[in-house]
Amino acid sequence: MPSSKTPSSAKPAPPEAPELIWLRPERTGRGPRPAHSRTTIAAAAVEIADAEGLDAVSMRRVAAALGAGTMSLYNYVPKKEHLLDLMLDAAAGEYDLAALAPTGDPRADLRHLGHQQLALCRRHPWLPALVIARPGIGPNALRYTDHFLAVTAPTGLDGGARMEAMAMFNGFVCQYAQYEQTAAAGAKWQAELVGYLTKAAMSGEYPHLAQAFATSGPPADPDTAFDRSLDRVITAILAPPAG
Amino acid sequence: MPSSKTPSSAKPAPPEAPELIWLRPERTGRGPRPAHSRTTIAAAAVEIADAEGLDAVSMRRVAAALGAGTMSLYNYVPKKEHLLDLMLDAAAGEYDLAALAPTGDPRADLRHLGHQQLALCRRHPWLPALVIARPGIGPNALRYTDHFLAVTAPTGLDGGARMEAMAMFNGFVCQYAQYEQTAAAGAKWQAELVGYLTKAAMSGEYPHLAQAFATSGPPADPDTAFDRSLDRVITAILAPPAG
DNA sequence: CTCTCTCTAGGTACAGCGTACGTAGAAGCG
DNA sequence: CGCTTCTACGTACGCTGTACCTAGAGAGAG
Repeated sequence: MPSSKTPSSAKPAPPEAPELIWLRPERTGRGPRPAHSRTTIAAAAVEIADAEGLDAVSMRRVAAALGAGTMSLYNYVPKKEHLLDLMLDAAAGEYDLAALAPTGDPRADLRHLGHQQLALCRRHPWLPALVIARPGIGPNALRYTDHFLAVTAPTGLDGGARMEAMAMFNGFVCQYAQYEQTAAAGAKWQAELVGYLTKAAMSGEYPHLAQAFATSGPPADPDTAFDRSLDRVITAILAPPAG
Repeated sequence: MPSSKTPSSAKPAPPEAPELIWLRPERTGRGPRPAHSRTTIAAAAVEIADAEGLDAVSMRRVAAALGAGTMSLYNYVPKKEHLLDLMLDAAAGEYDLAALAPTGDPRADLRHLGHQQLALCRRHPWLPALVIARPGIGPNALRYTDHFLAVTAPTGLDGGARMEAMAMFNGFVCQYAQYEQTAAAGAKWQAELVGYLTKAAMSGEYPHLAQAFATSGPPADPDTAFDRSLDRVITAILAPPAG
């Protein structure tokens, strides 16, 4: 039925919906008003992830938490990926950027930012994995980006370099948080690991590993270790281009 | 049947199998000899992941590639996690550490190592995600660790600090590789992103972002950008503790 | 107000996943 | 030889993301 005006099978204009959820309008104004919002959906998902881990966040689970049918959720979130985007941005909205207003001292400002970010990652153990996995656009993430750029403005670095610096900074904090988690989770695992490593060190196959074991002091407390590494990262950011 | 000597239901000694796959012997010597080895299994999994991505690596898929039944695979790999461990170590086995023998110049050595690592991540796009997600023990990973410790020996840092440095280094390279992938994948996505960002920048909500857009030069080629950031990371590692 | 069109809500269904469990048979040890 | 212990593998369960379809609600056009 090529040109006859059959009323039903007309597909006028869904030519290409944007892949990025932030480019889809939350509401078009037509039809019944939605029962939920991106904010409430994200909040529900975050609550589940906080309580039971990221794997517990399934479309069914989130929909149920909202009191909705599973498939209804797909009206708001076309793919599960997008649900994760919403969670990511919800978490980014928890920064207290007002408390972090730039002071003109990039090192101090970045230290504060790093601490707040680590606290955020500790509060939401699923967060680091998401931050590392996906770019993280979205209004709140952009606010964070803007803040980072503001804080690093005094360095004299150009825009591109400061974006690269942010990626490094971000990546470092999240990786640290993630490492902290795997270390904390499972005393048995930890014990096995130590046993295995010492066995490996004593095998003679890894001389430098053995030597490192011998020369390293007692394990530092997590916060101290973080501060030390964070300072190194900040040094890298503030240092002149290279040598 | 509590105390009668029924022959079948005796559970003598599976008290606690180690969680770490490297602590389980590959072969106990009893029973028929296995038709596969960890090496061949890892190779099959790697081949699938290279060709179709990490998501395509399922127990069924790998088993089929080996010509085995799905559940047979569980004799070698008690959980899927462990299959990923095997893949990780197989990839770590591809380092040409002989070509990277320590020269006494940590900066140069780390540069070489970083380049080889990036090449490895480009060859196996699934690798960065795995490295970031899990600690990465295993014989080949330990060889890498040992090498890193050897290369950084001249810095005078103690064992613990050099391990922290390795985590930073590793994390940086893998994150960069991962970023590169998401950037490369999907011109449409990329286009949407640029559009969204410029719109955001022009909204006035993100003044520093807008300014950064304005002041950043033309996008650098990926290798240059990598080298620049890598050098910063190396600086951070080599720098005296902090200021 | 009425018509129409678009939206939301939700059920059903499918392919695929990890893996618990049970059975059959082969290979090494006593 | 026989006992034990391993390997191989089929079946089955609960879970996942999501394609597709049917109703019906509500806003805008006439």
